[in-house]
Amino acid sequence: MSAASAGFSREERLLKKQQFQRVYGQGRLCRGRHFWVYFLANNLEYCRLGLSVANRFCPNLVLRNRVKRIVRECYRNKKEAWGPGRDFVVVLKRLPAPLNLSSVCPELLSLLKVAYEKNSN
RNA sequence: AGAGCAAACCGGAUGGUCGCGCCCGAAACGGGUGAGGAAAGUCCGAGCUCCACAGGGCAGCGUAGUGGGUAACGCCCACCCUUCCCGGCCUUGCCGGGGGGCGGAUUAGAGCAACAGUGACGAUUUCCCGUAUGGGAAGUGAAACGUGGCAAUCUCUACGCGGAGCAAGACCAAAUAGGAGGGGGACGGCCCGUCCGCAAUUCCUCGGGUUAGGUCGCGCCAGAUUCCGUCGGGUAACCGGCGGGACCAGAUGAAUGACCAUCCUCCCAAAAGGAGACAGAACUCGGCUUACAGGUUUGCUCUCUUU
RNA sequence: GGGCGCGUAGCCCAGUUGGUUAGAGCACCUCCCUUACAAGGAGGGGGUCGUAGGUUCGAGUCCUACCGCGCCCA
Repeated sequence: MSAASAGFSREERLLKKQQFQRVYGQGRLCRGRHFWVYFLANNLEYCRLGLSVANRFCPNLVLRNRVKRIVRECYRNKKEAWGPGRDFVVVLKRLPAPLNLSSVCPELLSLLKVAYEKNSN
C-alpha cells in the first residue's frame, strides 16, 4: 500500500489501544482552536492517523461521524502536508461551528506546519 | 381557493471525479453492492443457542368486557358498556359524527378514609311528624348507613409464564500452571420426582496466566418477507388461490463519505449568498412508544367566489 | 449489543398500610459572644420531590411514557 496514493487504507490507521497510548505518552502536542494533534515518529515509510472524538464535546452521534469523516478527507486530500514516517492522533476539543471541509482543513494544515517546526528543532 | 382535524405515504433528484466496507474475479486504473421509518428507547412477543429431558406442586410475575385476526403478543379489528366534545330535533331524552377508557370480582375475607363534621362504617347533633319503633329535613364533607366508596391497597377468580441471553454458544491456536480451600451436581426461591456421579472428569471461591487472539454463529435463490393486478371469504383486522414484479449491507477503535455541476424546496422584495428535518445497522423478525423540516393523496367540517 | 439500578434544599441523605404546611446533618444569611477571626449559642431563608400524563376527594409515595446519570458481561 503506497503512501503516495490518495487513499486511506487500514494500514494507515491507528487501531489498537497500545498504539494510541504510545503516541499520547511519548509524542508531542500541538493545540489548535478546535483540535489537538499528537504526533510521534514511527519507523515506517508511511504515516498513520488515529482519531479521537469524545462524547462530551459532541453528543450527537451523526455529527461525531461527520467530524471523523472530514478529518479523514483532509488527510487524504493533502497527504503531502502530513509527511511520511509519523503517527498522528487528532483529538476533538471543541465542535467547529460550520462543520465543513473548507473550514476545518486549513486549521489542521496550520497545526501541521507548527508540528513540522517543532520536529525540526 | 383558503383554514382546521384525522389517516396513509414520501422523506431531495440526476450525472461526474476521488475515497471506504463487503462479494465475484488469477489479476486489473475490472464489475457488483452498500443505513432507517424510526436503524432509537429496550416496553412486549417470537425465531435461534445453551442450561443432560425441560417434569409436577407451592411461591413469584404478567394479563383482564365479549368475539375474532395472528407464528405469538400486553399488538390489531369489530361490537357492547362507560365518559367527554360537536351538531340536530318530534327538547330533558333520543339520533348522527368524532375522541378517551389497565373496562373481571367488594353477598370469600382483611385494610384504608386526613381536615371539617354529632357521627367516616355498627355512629345518632339539631329541628319537624310521631306514644314508641320509625320517617323526613338541616349542616359538614369527595363520600352520611345503602345489602355504600377505594381492587393502578392486600386479596380472590380465570388464563398464561422454566431460566438466561449472540458478550448466548461451538471450534482452533498460544501462554502460565498442572495450585489451595469448599461442596454431591443438574435446579435458577422452596419441596417432590427424574437423571448423572461414587471421587473429585464436573460445580463454586481464591490465587496465577494470556491474547481485549482467530474462525464460525453472521446473511440468505430464501421467506411468519413485500408490492401490484384479479378472484373468493369476512363489517373489519386479516386469510386463501392465480399471474407478474421487487428484495442478497454485514462492519468489529466498527464502511455507507467529500467535492463539482444542473434541477427542486425554504430564508431574503430581488440578486449574491446560505440552508435542506429527526437522525446512523451490529443475530434476525412482528408490534408499541418516542423524535421529525417539508410535501403528496384521501375523507370530514367551516368560510369565500362563480353558476 | 444485552442485562440491572438510581434521581428529594447548594452537597450527602431520611421520608410505608397515599392524608393537612416534606424533615435531619454540613454549607449560607442575621444577631449574641470577641479588640478581631475561628469555635460556640440563638434565629432564619432556601424545594414546582427529574419531566409530562393518568388513578384517587387528595399523590414525594401507586401506574404509564419520556429525560438525565451510574454499574455489570468473554
